[in-house]
Amino acid sequence: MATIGDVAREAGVSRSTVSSVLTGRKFVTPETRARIEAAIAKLEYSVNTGARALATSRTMTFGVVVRFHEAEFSPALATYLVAFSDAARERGYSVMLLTEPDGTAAVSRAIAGRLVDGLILLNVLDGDPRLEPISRSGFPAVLVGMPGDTRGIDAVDLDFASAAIMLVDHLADAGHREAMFVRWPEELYENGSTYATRFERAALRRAADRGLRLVPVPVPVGPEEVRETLRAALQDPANPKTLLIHNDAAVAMLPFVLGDLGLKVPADRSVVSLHSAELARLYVLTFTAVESEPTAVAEAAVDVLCKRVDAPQSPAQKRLIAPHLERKSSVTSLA
Amino acid sequence: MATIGDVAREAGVSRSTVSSVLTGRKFVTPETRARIEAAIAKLEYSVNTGARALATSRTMTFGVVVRFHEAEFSPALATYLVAFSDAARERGYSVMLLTEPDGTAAVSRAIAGRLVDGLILLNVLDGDPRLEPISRSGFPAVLVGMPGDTRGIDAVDLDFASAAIMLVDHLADAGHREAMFVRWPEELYENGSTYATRFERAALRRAADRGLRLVPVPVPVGPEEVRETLRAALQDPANPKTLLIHNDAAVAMLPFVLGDLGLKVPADRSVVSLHSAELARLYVLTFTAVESEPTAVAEAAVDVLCKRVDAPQSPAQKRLIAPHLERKSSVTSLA
DNA sequence: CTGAAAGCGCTTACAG
DNA sequence: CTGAAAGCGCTTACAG
Repeated sequence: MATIGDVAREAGVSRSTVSSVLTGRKFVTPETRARIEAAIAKLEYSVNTGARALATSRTMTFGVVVRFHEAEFSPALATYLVAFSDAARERGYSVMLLTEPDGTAAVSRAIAGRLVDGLILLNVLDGDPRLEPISRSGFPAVLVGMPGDTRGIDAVDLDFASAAIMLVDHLADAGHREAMFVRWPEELYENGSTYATRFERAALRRAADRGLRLVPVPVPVGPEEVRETLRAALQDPANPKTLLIHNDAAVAMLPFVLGDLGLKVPADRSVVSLHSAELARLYVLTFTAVESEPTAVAEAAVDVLCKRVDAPQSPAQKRLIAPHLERKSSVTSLA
Repeated sequence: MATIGDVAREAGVSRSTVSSVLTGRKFVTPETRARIEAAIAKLEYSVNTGARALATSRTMTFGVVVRFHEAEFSPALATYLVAFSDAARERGYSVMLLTEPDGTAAVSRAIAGRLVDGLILLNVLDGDPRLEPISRSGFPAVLVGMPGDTRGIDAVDLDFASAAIMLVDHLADAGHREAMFVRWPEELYENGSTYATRFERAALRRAADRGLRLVPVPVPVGPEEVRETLRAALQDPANPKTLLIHNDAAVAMLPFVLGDLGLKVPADRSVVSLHSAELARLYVLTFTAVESEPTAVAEAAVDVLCKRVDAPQSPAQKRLIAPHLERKSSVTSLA
């Protein structure tokens, strides 16, 4: 493998001049630049990323910290990972995958080993233990999620409150006065899952304002349980015939249950939901829904993180991504 | 951040002695080792990965090259990525995500920039252009997929042929004499998707041996198209009432269509399928199926790649992972 | 068993 | 505008 010294010799210049054209930080006369570029092409030279990292103390890579929560359901995870990688590459960064049963160790190790220039934390909870080593070290990081206390760390997320409002409004506008609120497992709210809670609060409040009565339907974990819970809820004649869903597993299962019970949408039931974009690739999604915008979230997170790396002292940012309502004919008009 | 020099000073030894305990490559007396370890703990020292990489010319990271194919459907991708990361970490490696619309550039860049010690290529096709830069450079890599010509590169994959045989046998054993063979989009076979083709060949051959007549049902891309194709196939009275499915999108959609048509499994239709494990997390999977074993595949790939890095000249390996039949009561016994 | 020295491949002030 | 030198933080023969 050719080194910068080989290129310098081939072009008849010094190594620092080659470095100047590599980094683009200094002016080099067009003639010598051309000679150097020819040498680079001839030798198929390419800069050694590690050596550059050592010299600049910039690795030009970000770490993406992922952790699975049992109670969750993430067919969209791959979409997010690819979105992060693409967004990072556009800014010259690579992406390292940091998985670990205990996410805290992964975080500390990445920081201590200077493996990466910054961290992207997926799926951040209220009181998430991974925040501690970050805020203590002041290491550049961005949370995807919006805990009540971000501990001075940058954070980016979909605006779940506004998503809830859009969906409630959509139902209220169509004249609905009551709806089942199909929710995540209770443990998710208790664990401090910030998106679940933010959606819930905004939904309840807006529903009260708009005169929409919400009947909570908590859904436990596990496909079998989801199916049974939905079946029972749909069959109970006391329950509203309208569904507001914030639970991807329930969204995925609902069509099965509707099929079992011979129910049609929107004739028999009206449905709106918040679900990840990946679900829409799995089947014909016939429910009016708010998409979760993985690309926009990833780009915002990478943008915030790049700025943080360049300006470590600037004040922490919080960025909420506006959701987008995807209308399908899954809601009967009662107006 | 403390360096190895700080530790050496604190412990009153030379940097090379510290390095010896760090790498474990040399014997150090217990006493001085203890002093050094105390110094490391006190200073919260941790080795700088990049500097070590430069000195050893080992980055201790693998690149995972992912590419999306339009005709495919990968809710399981995240499962694979996490599995690779976990398997790599167990052997001291990190995992870098290499995404790119044009996967070839990503591969060449990673090799040239010595970003990684080895490459894991997902979703490898027959005649995959990404193989060229790898086999030309002799860079350590492992293919996940089994193209007819691996070009001397290590390869690992689920044994799709044996999966097909298990499923055909399962049907034949239950006395079935004919079945619809619900397939991937035709373009996938033409593109050289090796798993589609390997499954197909083995299925056809085994079916012939076992006296099972197979009626091919190609399924186009897109949820709407999948739904319509399945509906038409299920409604056609000329078609067998037994389904052998190798198409995740069709597996995902099938319950919807069955629901639409009011068909029950196994009363009205018998179903066996090969599908990714992730699908089983999405809903109650009631079909007898062969799981695609992401963890086993990932571990095998990482194992092969580690061996390759340590012994670049050893002969190329091909490893097929035995699939595992998951029996559910989705097949009527006609025997 | 421990240490001094060279080297990994870059970048970056600093002279000229 | 170009080059010589030092340095980034490690590891690894090589002496002792």
